[in-house]
Amino acid sequence: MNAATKRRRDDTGTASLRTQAILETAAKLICAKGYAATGMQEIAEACGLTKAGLYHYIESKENLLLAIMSYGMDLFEEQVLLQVVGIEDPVERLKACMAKNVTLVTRGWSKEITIILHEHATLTGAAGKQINARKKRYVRFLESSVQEAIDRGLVRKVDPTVAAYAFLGTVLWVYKWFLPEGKLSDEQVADGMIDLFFKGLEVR
Amino acid sequence: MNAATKRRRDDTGTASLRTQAILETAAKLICAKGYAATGMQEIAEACGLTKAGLYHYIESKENLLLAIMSYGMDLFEEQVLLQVVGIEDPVERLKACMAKNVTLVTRGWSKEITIILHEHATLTGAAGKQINARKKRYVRFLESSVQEAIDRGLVRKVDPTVAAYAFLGTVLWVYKWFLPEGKLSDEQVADGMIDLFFKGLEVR
DNA sequence: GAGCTCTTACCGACCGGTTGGTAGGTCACA
DNA sequence: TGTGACCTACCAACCGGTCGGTAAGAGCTC
Repeated sequence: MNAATKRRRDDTGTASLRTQAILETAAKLICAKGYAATGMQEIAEACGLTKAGLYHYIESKENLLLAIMSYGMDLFEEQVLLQVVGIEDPVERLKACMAKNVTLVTRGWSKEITIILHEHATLTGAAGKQINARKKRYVRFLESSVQEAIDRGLVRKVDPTVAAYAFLGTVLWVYKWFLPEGKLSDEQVADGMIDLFFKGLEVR
Repeated sequence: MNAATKRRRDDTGTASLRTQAILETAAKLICAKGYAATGMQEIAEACGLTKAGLYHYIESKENLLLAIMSYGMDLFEEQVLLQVVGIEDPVERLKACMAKNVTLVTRGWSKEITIILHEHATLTGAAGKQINARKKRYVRFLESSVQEAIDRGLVRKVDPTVAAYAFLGTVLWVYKWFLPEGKLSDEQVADGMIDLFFKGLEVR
């Protein structure tokens, strides 16, 4: 009796469910060690598969990374963007967006987000373009929200592009230093950053 | 006549000069491809050496990265920290610091800085601790400058730690998106960010 | 200035191990 | 009788690193 017969098959389980699990396991490893430093063998073993078995589900290493990042972008859009696009007041919209974004990064639920942030130049060619386009949409959303706030006289006049990237830097850099067991809670960080950033935008 | 005899020896040139050149060449490659994805062979060839020849100058790959990062930290401390520590007014000190820091990142002179920012978790053990300690000193410098500004009544009361990390995020995230040929000049970015960040700190 | 030694700066060849990826087979289940 | 799931065995290329060797110069002695 070999490993194949010992291991329980996932019978009726949809194939995509298994693929999802593989993505999550791979994400955990890649998040911890970096894309280039993580071997396919390692990922396969963590999934309870051989390397060849893993390749039954994925096409290539690069494709695996793309799948992880795409899933991460889905997650981000669902947990951040979709939650705030409906808010009518552009300032409140941006504030809510910052809060959601900070907690998305601090709560380590989604290793995929960290991977997207860290491996920002790893994917090249068509795959890279695909992810970049989705990121760009977020930047544009921020820029236009800032512009809207300016037009409505809700905030003073600033460069929307600089504001958008300052917003992003403030919020996303968090992944490099935040520790859940540190002296600052994620709410404190989020509140503090919202206070800092939006006090700088107020009309006097 | 083989490659060895054809190649000119660096006779009287100090050994450290050659090492310096190797560090710079290696930094360029690692900056472009990432530490894990850059091979020693590749670095050696870019230096006009064989791999064994390269190992005449360095101890190991990890050590090479440490040397690059240490040099980057030297550069940073010399071009940013040393230029501003003497400024008496803490707000002016922080403003100057932000300006210097932005231009250090935007002007691609120093690939070493980008490597320090990107490979923030690559070095482990004693080497990692060494670099981390120097980074930590910068955070503390920012925190205490903010605290000093608060104590003197120059800015409103905020959490110095959150302010320091917001400062860093704003300034350092730049390495992920800034392009010299983009629509924003580095001065525009620096000025815009200083305006945004410090307007958020002013006393009302 | 010939002869000697010591040092620096490298090179070609090689090490054990790992890389991403694949061909071809086996097995359970429908 | 498929078909999807998964395996063993294997590939060429590459990994970081080391080995013994060597050409060229520096410094000293006689």
